[in-house]
Amino acid sequence: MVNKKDDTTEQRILAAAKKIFLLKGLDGARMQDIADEAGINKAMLHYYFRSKDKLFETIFEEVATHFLPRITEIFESDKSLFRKIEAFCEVYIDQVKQMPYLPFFVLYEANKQPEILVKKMFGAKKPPVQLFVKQVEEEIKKGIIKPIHPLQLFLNMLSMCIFPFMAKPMFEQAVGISKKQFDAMIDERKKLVPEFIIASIKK
Amino acid sequence: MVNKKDDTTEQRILAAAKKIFLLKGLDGARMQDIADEAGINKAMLHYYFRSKDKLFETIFEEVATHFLPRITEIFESDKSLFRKIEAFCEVYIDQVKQMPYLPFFVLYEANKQPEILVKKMFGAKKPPVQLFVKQVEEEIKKGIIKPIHPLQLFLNMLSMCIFPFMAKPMFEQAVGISKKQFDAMIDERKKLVPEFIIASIKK
DNA sequence: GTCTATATTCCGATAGAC
DNA sequence: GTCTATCGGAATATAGAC
Repeated sequence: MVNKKDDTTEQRILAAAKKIFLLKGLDGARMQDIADEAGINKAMLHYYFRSKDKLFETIFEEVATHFLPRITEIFESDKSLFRKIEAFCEVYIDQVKQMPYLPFFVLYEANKQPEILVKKMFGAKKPPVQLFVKQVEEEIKKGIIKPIHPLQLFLNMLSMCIFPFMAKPMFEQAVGISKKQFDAMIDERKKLVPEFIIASIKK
Repeated sequence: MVNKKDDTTEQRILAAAKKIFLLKGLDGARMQDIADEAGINKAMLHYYFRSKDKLFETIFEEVATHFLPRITEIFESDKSLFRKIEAFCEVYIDQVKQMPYLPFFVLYEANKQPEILVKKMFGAKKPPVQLFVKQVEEEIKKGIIKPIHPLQLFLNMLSMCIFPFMAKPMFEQAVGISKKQFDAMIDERKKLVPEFIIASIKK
């Protein structure tokens, strides 16, 4: 249970809903689970947020936009490409580590209803991927890195940062390592992934 | 609706259930959806497969073990490491392209009930990752590739092959490209990913 | 605002006719 | 084997007392 004493009821509900929705998804989560987690009655959920769907939307928006600010910050800085790649991987892996179910949650729900939810996410401010693309193109021209489709590079970077969290249970079983060993691997990746990328594109 | 005329009822149910479960997951799928998709009555689902859970298990096992044989084949071949990496990416991306929701489905359900489902998947034959690990270690000793944790290399390869399919709707929205453009990117990746990997580890 | 009790809806599962 | 009709339970949502 989350903060039974402190905070307002509304805050407790939001914290509880976030936890349960992240873990179980919209369909899997029960209003009772959320009420229990918040230490209040089921009816209160409807009092504060009209319906399950409304509550879910609130959580989704908050959580889906969670990363954007810090990513934007990195992309808009005046760092060199290599330093940006290092910063991106470090920040991203660190953040997801604190909410390992977040990628699944966001991508799963985005898959089920692409139109609505995804647009809500990027409604105001799209992530400044264009800045990254431009910078890659420039460095290619300058002869600092080998030619590569900038979006493919971006996709490679994203993949290697996020996917391991999603594949964790399967991977542990498939290759026969413990949770501890896997977590150690994840920590290593904050340095390893940028090295791997830079080694590949550096001239 | 799938093959209303041909095939037996059981086959139609299996095809329909696969489609619906892959798209919506266990919780999200409705027996009514599956019945509609198969062009039969809800009661028939229970006649052929006792319960929703039983039907789901049938689908999960079939679908989860779909990749193992071809992957095993590649790993057990006597190809060089670079050729194996190329073959793996090519086969994997090609296969997933035909069932783009499969990775999500498998990993999502594996996350919700790791113990049961994951073990069912690898019950008989685990994927021969050890062969890959050995070969990487040998090539490092021989000085053909740079030192790298073999499992990290494997995880990088998996990530770049699978993740793009899971992120598709989000990625398209975020960077503002069409489905067609994205599909073209995916096709490119069959060559690009192995090149990217080999460029990174080659001495 | 918060609770208990209850209404309502939805869905998996079954009974029984054909 | 296939259907219609219905049951029973679970989950969302509401009414109403405090």
